[in-house]
Amino acid sequence: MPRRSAADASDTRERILHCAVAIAARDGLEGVTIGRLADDLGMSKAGVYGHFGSKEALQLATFGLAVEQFQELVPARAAGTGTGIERLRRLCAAWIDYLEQGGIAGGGCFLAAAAMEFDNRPGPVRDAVARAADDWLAHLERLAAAAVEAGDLPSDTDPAQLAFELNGIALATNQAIQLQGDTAAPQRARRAMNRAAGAP
Amino acid sequence: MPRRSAADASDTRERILHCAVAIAARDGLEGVTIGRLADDLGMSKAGVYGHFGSKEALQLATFGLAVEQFQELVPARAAGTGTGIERLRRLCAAWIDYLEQGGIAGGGCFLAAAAMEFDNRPGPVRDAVARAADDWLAHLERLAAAAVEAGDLPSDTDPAQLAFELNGIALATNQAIQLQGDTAAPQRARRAMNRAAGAP
DNA sequence: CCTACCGATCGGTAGG
DNA sequence: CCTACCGATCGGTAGG
Repeated sequence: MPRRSAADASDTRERILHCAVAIAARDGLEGVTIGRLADDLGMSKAGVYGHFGSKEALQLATFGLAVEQFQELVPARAAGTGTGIERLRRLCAAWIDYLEQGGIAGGGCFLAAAAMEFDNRPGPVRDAVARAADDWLAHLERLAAAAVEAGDLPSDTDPAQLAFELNGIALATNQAIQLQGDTAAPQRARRAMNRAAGAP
Repeated sequence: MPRRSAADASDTRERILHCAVAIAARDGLEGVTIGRLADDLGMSKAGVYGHFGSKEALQLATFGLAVEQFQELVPARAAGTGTGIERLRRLCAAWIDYLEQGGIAGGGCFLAAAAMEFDNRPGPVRDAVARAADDWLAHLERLAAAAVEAGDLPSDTDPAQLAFELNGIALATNQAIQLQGDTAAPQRARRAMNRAAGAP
């Protein structure tokens, strides 16, 4: 049996990526350097580098893992048997909890940070970030549309407009928590989301 | 008369900072390097560096100029004789126009980007960014409170909550424009702001 | 997965 | 405001 099996290599790759997500959460995807990862993990730079082949591939894999973690922390927690407005409200509650707990590795919302960091840098990373943001807004919009169809929201509700407004509330909440340390932000977010989603 | 007067030096400093704002608008404040500035301006690195004495001082001065430019592009354009809700609405309109035109140097809202970049990096730059964000939210809150006092908004309106929600709409608009190239975002923003600020 | 490199660039300094 | 440096770090490569 070889000392370094394919499974070992895959484990190492996962260890590298978890470390990369933690670094990127605090310092951005550009803060994830090969040397820093090697240092944190007690590996050589070439050992880290070999798992990816380029900085860009490392960034893409790091972003991909962060998106997976977001999906486990927010949509997965709100999944279930609810219908209509109930599902949307549970998703919003999980979303605010995620922000209140500091997002990923205490660095706030990873997707929002990556969007800001790459929105002016054309390339595959920017494309992946834009796709993830599109997917998330589309998911919100589907839940909003289902709530309208179920009769839980006024029939003249624009699902895309509601998704846009909910996203804005989350971005403001993330900024208030991460930059201002504003502990009242989650409660403001709940009020704002309830109002946007047609609370009585 | 000396070839290099104090006024010449001051002009050079301003030239450096305008270039730095343009770089930072696209690539973030960490993207502003002494070498890149020297290259873009046809100067030596030491010539650039000498005007500031540290990277941090350069970042602070760059952020300060960006804040000045924001104030000229948004609050200054909305200043005037309006009262109550009229002043708040003019400010929001100027704000959306600013975002629609790409913010500063096409890079979007500089303050929002700097907030994301530095919210996890303690130090004087983070402090300056947090203060600017606080000041802006306080300004919005004052206009909202004045609109309530003038009887233009319901008396149970929470000015801080409204400022929070308007900020969120702007952040969502900035993301939609910069990341998604969503040309419908400004119109969504106007609808959302009108609804948040109690349009009939 | 390692050692040992490469050229480029970083922030910053010496000395003029 | 310049030339000419400094040590550190960057992404990436050669060769094993």
